[in-house]
Amino acid sequence: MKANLEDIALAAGVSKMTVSRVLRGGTGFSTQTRDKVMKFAQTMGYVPNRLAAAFGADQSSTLVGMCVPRLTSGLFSHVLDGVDRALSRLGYQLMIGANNHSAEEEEAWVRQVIAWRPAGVILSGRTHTPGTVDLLREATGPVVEIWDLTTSPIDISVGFSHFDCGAEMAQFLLRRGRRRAGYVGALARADVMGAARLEGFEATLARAGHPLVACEVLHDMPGFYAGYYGLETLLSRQPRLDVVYFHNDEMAIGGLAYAQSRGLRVPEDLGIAGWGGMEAASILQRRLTTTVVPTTAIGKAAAEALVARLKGEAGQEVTVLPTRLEPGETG
Amino acid sequence: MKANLEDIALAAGVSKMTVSRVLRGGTGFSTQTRDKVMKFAQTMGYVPNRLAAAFGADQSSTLVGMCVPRLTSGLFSHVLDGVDRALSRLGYQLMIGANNHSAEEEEAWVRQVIAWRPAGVILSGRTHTPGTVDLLREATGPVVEIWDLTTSPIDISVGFSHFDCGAEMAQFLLRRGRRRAGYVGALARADVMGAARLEGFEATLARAGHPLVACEVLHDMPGFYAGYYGLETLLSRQPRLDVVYFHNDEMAIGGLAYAQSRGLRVPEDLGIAGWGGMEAASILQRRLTTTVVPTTAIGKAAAEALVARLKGEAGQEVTVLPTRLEPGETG
DNA sequence: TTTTCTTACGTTACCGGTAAACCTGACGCA
DNA sequence: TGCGTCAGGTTTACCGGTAACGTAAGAAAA
Repeated sequence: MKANLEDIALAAGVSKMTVSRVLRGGTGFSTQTRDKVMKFAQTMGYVPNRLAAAFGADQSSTLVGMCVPRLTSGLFSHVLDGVDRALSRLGYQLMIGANNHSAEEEEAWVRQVIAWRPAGVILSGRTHTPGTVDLLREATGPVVEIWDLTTSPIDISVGFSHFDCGAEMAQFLLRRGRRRAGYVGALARADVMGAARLEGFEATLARAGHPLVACEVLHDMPGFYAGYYGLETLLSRQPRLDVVYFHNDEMAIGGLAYAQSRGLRVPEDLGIAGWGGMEAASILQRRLTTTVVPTTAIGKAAAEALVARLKGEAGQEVTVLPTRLEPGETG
Repeated sequence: MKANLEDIALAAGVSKMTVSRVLRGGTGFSTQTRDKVMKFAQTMGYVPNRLAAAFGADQSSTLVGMCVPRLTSGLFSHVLDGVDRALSRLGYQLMIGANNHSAEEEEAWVRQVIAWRPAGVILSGRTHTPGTVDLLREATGPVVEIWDLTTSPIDISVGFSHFDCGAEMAQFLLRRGRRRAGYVGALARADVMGAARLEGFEATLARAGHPLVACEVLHDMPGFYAGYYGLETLLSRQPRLDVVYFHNDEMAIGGLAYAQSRGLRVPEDLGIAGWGGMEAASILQRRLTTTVVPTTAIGKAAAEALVARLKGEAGQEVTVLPTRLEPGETG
């Protein structure tokens, strides 16, 4: 029903192979032949079959798989966007999946996706099941781990250090005179990267002699409500805090709302710091103190590193992209 | 290097076909044979080649293509999430793309994606180039158009009416006593659906005898800043407004920030209404007056309609999902 | 006893491209 | 004249599955 190479070859009076070469812009045919083939391909509405091409030429396809923790994350949607823009410009197609912060779901996704023999795979985070690692090592294509830096990546790593984000924020808050800090997190057990920020935060505070006073890590999804109720819980347990560091900006904004509802002045009575650099955070009455993460840049760099590796160019194993602490007015 | 059906067949002393049947859970083999094959498949680390399967069995693959206007849209990321959850549960893989609100980019994407012979395609919106429609009509799989209802869909349509959203908001604001309404939009020329909301809004106001007083449609991306500066421009041109309807919630929040920076009381001096139902909007000091859109539900319904069609079940051509006007405290 | 049915496989052909090897005639050149 | 060379092709053999069909052996039915 749909025209294939052979149909065009028949119509143009040449062989399949010649049509294939013409359509891929190769060499070894005359201008007349090219024009004739092109004309028939056009009029017959030829649509190449990449399934056949990728399968036949055994070299892997132009498919790239990417797995993110959640598709609804504002930050990751920018990463996705960066990846997609870079890849589609180069003729690659993106297959996505979400693992809901679960290494097991990630393994299941990897198993599905490598069955399509993708040219490469992009994963988020550095914690994977042994099965995932095995699967990816046997798959021939490049593997890029983004978001969190890995000391020993499976293959390529693009991101930044969550530990350092937490440490830097702690230093900043200490410089601003904060001495009794709390933390409100989410996704207990599931989110390794949030935990790394907390570790960096806590370690730095402790070294400075002003250890973390209270910590509340919810099992919820990290959203506005979790921030709101998380701060409520934290303050009910330990009212004497002068600053609270949140898992991310959404939660920090939730916390801000709670503080205001309680009549607390921010930042005078209570400092609030977030993480991530959501767009919304910068338009609040008082700009949120936060760490801005290079989301789109990470996506772009990951895609480019992947393609560079595919083309045989030797790229860096680990690419560090800088985060930026945005002082804001709430910390 | 990687084990295939034949390797397993050789190892287990049966034919390729038997291995294929066992692994796909078919019939026509003994328990002993099954166990033996399964054992070898396991130990040899067999990963099926879906490329070959989809190609060989000419029936289309388990790939589903989906194109959204922007990957960074908060609303669409929920739609994507709904689609992905529904599809991955049923064993389908999602290929995504973004068209940047351009029908031409959409056509280019469709051309790329149908080369993979996907089982089906999901598009956002109802405006497509003739080329897109031709390509999709020739492709055999189901085509689902989401987000905006189409009177005559290419195939299946899941969404709601943007015109009605605008009309309903106009009615609501009129009931609240608003008489001099303005509008701030974005993506002039590119966004048909925002334009439909404006039409519904404008038509309803006009019929009630209180026509739209001022309208500012920026060429920017619809974000916080566009809302902020859009309202500034609108008010500089026409200060005597008692309510402003925004393209979406992000812009409305930007507008809210501008109004507050100007010392305007909301809603007393100026009403603000948005559209979309972003999570962030519900945690503001005053809940935003907006229309909540069933994002995840649309994604889920689209995926299910697509799969139902693939399985030959006769589904509805057009599925309407209800939006909900959230009165809030700013309108 | 013969026929038919069923189970449990094996064989064959094919999907639509691509790489690699192989042709062929024209032309240049020693 | 003979040879190499090159443009401009063609032929062949796959890639790894799956559908469709074939078949041998034993069980059940006539």
